[in-house]
Amino acid sequence: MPLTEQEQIRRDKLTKLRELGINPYPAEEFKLSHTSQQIKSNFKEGESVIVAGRLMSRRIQGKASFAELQDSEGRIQVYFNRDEICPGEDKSLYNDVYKKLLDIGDFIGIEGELFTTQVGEKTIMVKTFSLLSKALKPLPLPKVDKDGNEYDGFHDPEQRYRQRYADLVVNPKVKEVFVKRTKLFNAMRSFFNERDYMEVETPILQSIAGGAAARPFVTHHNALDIPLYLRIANELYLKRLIVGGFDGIYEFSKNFRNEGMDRTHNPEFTAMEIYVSYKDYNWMMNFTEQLLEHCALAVNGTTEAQFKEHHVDFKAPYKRITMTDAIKEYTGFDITGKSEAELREAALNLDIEVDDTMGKGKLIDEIFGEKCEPNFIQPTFITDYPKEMSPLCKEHRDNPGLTERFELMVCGKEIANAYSELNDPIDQRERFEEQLKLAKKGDDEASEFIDEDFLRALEYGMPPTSGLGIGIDRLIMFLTNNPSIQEVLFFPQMKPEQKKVELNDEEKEVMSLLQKESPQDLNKLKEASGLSNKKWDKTTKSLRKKALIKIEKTEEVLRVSLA
RNA sequence: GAUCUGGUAGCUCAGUUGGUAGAGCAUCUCCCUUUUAAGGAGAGGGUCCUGGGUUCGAGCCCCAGCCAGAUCACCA
Repeated sequence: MPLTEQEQIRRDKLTKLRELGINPYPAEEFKLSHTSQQIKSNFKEGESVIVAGRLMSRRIQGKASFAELQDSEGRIQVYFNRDEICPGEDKSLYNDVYKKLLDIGDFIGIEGELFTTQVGEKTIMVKTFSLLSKALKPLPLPKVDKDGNEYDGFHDPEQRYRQRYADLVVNPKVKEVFVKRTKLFNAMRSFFNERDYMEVETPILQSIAGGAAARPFVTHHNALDIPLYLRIANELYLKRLIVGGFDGIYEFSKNFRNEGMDRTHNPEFTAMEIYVSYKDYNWMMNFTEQLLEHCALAVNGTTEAQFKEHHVDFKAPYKRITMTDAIKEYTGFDITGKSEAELREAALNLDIEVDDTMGKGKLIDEIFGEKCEPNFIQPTFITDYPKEMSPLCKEHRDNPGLTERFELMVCGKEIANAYSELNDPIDQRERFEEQLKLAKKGDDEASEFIDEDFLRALEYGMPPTSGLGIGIDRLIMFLTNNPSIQEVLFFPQMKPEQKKVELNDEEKEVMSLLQKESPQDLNKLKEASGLSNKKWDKTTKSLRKKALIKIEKTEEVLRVSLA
């Protein structure tokens, strides 16, 4: 890629700096005395300070200049005065180095004294400064006026996600989201650690991807020559550890699901799962509302949160309603004791699309998802899910058709899921086999494998246990009022940027022929291109190397197609 | 996967009926010693996402594709 004019100018400045004996990328530690925030919150007129950061704006007025320095905590105004920086005859440090060779985006360190300008701005009078790192590419440069209006904002989502580093530099609100994200992790950890639950790590590469119904990513282990899957959930491993004798364990797990991407789904996402022995899902509901209240407070300083048009309060306790009652409330239909055929008919009457692969559980889930879910704006526990759709959950103590499961809904979306964990190994095997049947019937959400090792663990005995999973990305979306998951991930998955490839005339000719029709018979294409044998060979080899065309041999014919 | 919207200077965006590609900020040159979206004067900077097509002529119209966003579908 050729350099833009501005990039070339900055490279020229780099050379000039070196000619002046200034290293644009010095190695030495630069010792700081203050951050911008410390100066502003504890301002002492006349105090000497040493700070460092990026130069983010400059207002040069002849022999004096104001600039803004941005460090990790914000911006502070600095004042460069020619005669302060250059007390002697030689004014080149100001006239040349500062005015001409520095650019917006450069990291500099300054030593100076605090003062307040006539306009009342807390400012550092620069005594000496040094270049710490030169920026060769101009940053986007949003500006904010005194009323807080933004101009030239860097808002294009594609560029912001692809160049998150630039996004973070120029959009302070983006940084805030990620600071809150980390606060959420810290709040959860301390909540668990205070209760002596232990953080653990379990495998990401698994030979059976279990614990949830989702399509996994597959990879291959060369030395063992076996397929391995990236985990879709960590549930089954955490339960093995409960079998092993831990009372309470949790893990923040990156999970991977090879499914569609949209504003609420990224191929890799973060879940937190916790398992506590001798507890049931009722205990877990209390625990969950305490946890979320604690987290909301730690992140936002209040239990209240605004999400789009919804005002949500995470203050415990939360409303609880069984799935049966929820469906009764919003559809008037009572699912209790109904057969599959009756449920299918009810769904049809409610204008819900159904098909023959759907079993009882799936049908109920559809009715609930369609008619009830959107109504739960304030945090609400939905309890007692049908057995068929909860293969890892204990049968309900009062009703064998249900399970001891709850989900927590906020703004019509699920953010947590919890069970009284199934610990009867024989029941568990039957449920897995049931899933297997569903998978064969065509339900692609149902699991196709039985994790025999997990069953063996259960056979050694697992204490009664309650487990909870929380979608961290979704939770932080709610706590920061971001309707898009990409806004709460540093580096959301994007299609790779395609490098533009330079083609010569022959290559262009072949490509344009192929763009009219692809695939084509190789010999006909060669004839149409009018290239000599040698040129043809060279051209197609080059295009294949650049991965623009494919050549396939089928029977006796060679076919060329666009890659 | 479907539909809609968008892709033009480093950034944010205009671009008329199809007729020499524009503005603000940024950059460069000059003036300016307490400014703050600093100001004033001047200059440079473009693969108009890519490839075809229609046309005397395409940023604009047509076709195909790429990338992104939104909505819907699917999926937890």
